[in-house]
Amino acid sequence: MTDTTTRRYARESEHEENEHEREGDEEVVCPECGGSLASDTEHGETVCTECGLVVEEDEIDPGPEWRAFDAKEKDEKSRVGAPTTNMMHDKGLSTNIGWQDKDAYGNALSSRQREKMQRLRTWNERFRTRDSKERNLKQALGEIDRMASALGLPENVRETASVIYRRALEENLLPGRSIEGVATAALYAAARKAGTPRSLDELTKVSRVEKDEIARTYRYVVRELNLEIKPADPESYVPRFVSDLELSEEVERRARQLLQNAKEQGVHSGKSPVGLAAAAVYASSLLTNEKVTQSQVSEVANISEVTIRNRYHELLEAEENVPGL
DNA sequence: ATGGTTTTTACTGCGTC
DNA sequence: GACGCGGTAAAAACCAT
Repeated sequence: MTDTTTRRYARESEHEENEHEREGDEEVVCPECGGSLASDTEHGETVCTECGLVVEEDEIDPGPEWRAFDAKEKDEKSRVGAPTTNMMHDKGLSTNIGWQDKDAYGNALSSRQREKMQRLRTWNERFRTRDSKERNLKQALGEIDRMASALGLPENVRETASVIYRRALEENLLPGRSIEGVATAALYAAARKAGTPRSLDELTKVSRVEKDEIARTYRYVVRELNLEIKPADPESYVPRFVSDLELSEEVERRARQLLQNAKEQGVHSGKSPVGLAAAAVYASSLLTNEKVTQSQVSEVANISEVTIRNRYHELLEAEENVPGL
């Protein structure tokens, strides 16, 4: 996927390739010659029928390879179980032995059976967390979960954080770094990726790790894993501030509007997105007569009043330059 | 390390309730 | 006189080089 070299089938083999050709349902055309594309499910590629350019490689056919004509048959043919989740250190795939001494029908077990089950439980637990990586993961994911709930981050963010952590582990980024540090960094990155950013300070509050270390680890992880994280969009902070200050929808709408045409005029470059968002909320509260004080906003946004003042002047100036208002 | 930029801190003056 | 707000200067933090 990361390999950007374009592969191309030799023209001579064009006929052969065309024989394999499936009915392509793609509307798209070849970026090079404009010819039509055909998806070759056998090779997992999308190929141009004109020039043979391989447009997509390593595709996965997500569908079942069997057909079922009714529910019963589907039951019989389907070989998959519960979805896996990255939030559990073993992706939820390992065996679990119930703690109740009951058999599958709910009947109590004989004492002999009970002993046996106890032994099995012991060993199963040992296997489940066998090597250091597994144990490492288990702990890290626990941390991520704890911090995420403390910050009120939704499940998909935790999932993303788990994936990032898992990758970091696989790439051997851990040695020399604390588990908590990397876990926090992963969560920070995930929150930003999901458009529900939390500030470094907020992370620091719930993490056992110093701010500096989080920042350092975060930069490291982002670089090593080539995570692409755009600078935070000021708008993504607005809803949180608005609700923390118990302001109306109208304020939120107006604040977004302010930010948007500020964006169009390129007012914000290098300025902290949080400051911009805070200023927008403040300005908006004035415009809609739902006054909050600067210090209140600065409180929930963790930004100084001075910054709010500076930004909100800029925002209002930008507003005046808009012809359509 | 360094220099440029942004944010924070601290302080002051003004108007209002 | 306390409070909200605006402005300023200097210090601190941040970032790329």
